[in-house]
Amino acid sequence: MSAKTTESPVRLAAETWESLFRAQVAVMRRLQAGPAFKSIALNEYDVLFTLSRCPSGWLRLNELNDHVLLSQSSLSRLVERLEKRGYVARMPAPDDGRGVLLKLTESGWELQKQIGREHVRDIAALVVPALTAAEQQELLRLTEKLRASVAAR
Amino acid sequence: MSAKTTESPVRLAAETWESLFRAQVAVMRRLQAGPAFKSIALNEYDVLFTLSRCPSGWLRLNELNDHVLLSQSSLSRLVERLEKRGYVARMPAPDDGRGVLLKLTESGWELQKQIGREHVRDIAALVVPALTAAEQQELLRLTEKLRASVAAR
DNA sequence: CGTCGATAGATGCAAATGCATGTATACCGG
DNA sequence: CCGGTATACATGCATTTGCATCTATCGACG
Repeated sequence: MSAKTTESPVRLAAETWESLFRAQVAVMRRLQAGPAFKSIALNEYDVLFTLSRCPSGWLRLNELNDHVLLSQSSLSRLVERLEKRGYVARMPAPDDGRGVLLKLTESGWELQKQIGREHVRDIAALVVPALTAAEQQELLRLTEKLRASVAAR
Repeated sequence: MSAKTTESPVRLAAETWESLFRAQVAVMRRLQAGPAFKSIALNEYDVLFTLSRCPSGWLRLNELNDHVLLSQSSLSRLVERLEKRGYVARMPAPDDGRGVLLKLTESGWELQKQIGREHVRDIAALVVPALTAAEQQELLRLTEKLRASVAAR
């Protein structure tokens, strides 16, 4: 039996997270260095991306906030910037007087698609040589399982 | 054959990265919210952690920079803050007049151990219920393979 | 040795971020 | 309906971050 299988559950969990985190740092470094993110920050693109994937087209600010690693106030101002640059539009939520709904403008769709294409290419260039298709599917399954479990509690 | 296995390699890679990234965001959100990170920011802890794992005790600033998701100038100032608070000490590199070597002070070791204990507990509380030991080992293997591949190019 | 391009790190400055708090609306118990 | 608490978002302010640039040293080459 290897040393790995005999170590404590707590230690294994910590090493797993550490490894996931370092992989994320390594990939993110490369992605941020690419030309796709000269015109827009990664967090900003992430917001455009999330809005582009939203079925109804409109998304509440607080739902967006669960998705992004930013404080509520930072997201509020990030969206303010995107609105000022003409990439997103706001609307008061019809069913909740406190809420704000967001959607992409035409210009926002354009930018998302353009950056998205480059971004996807950059990702593939890093991930495809690293892992087989089967490994990628397994990694996808495991990270989704982890995310779902963490989100649920 | 499922839809997953018929999709393009590029798309699979992008979805894999997306899932990894979202899992990281979800876990990180929880970790940052914990009491362990009231006294010190996560990036700052990460530096203390990395120094604590360094065999020789001393580490070059530029080596540290590969490990952390921060620009060179931000890391420079982060270390300056840690030094000001008495957690790390600097020394000019003996073999390179441009370089700086860092190590933990006694107080830095204390803090790292204390935060580290809480941090590991928090991690385990999120990861252990989410994935079996075998799944964690597989996730560890895949993320390490990805990290190594990305770092190599 | 002296020059030149490259690398390590520091610093001025503008922008982004988070914390604490403010304002407005929603929800709930009486 | 009224009062109290919770939620959604905005804003003042101090801290952190990144970009551009600066200084100093390194390494290669004539």
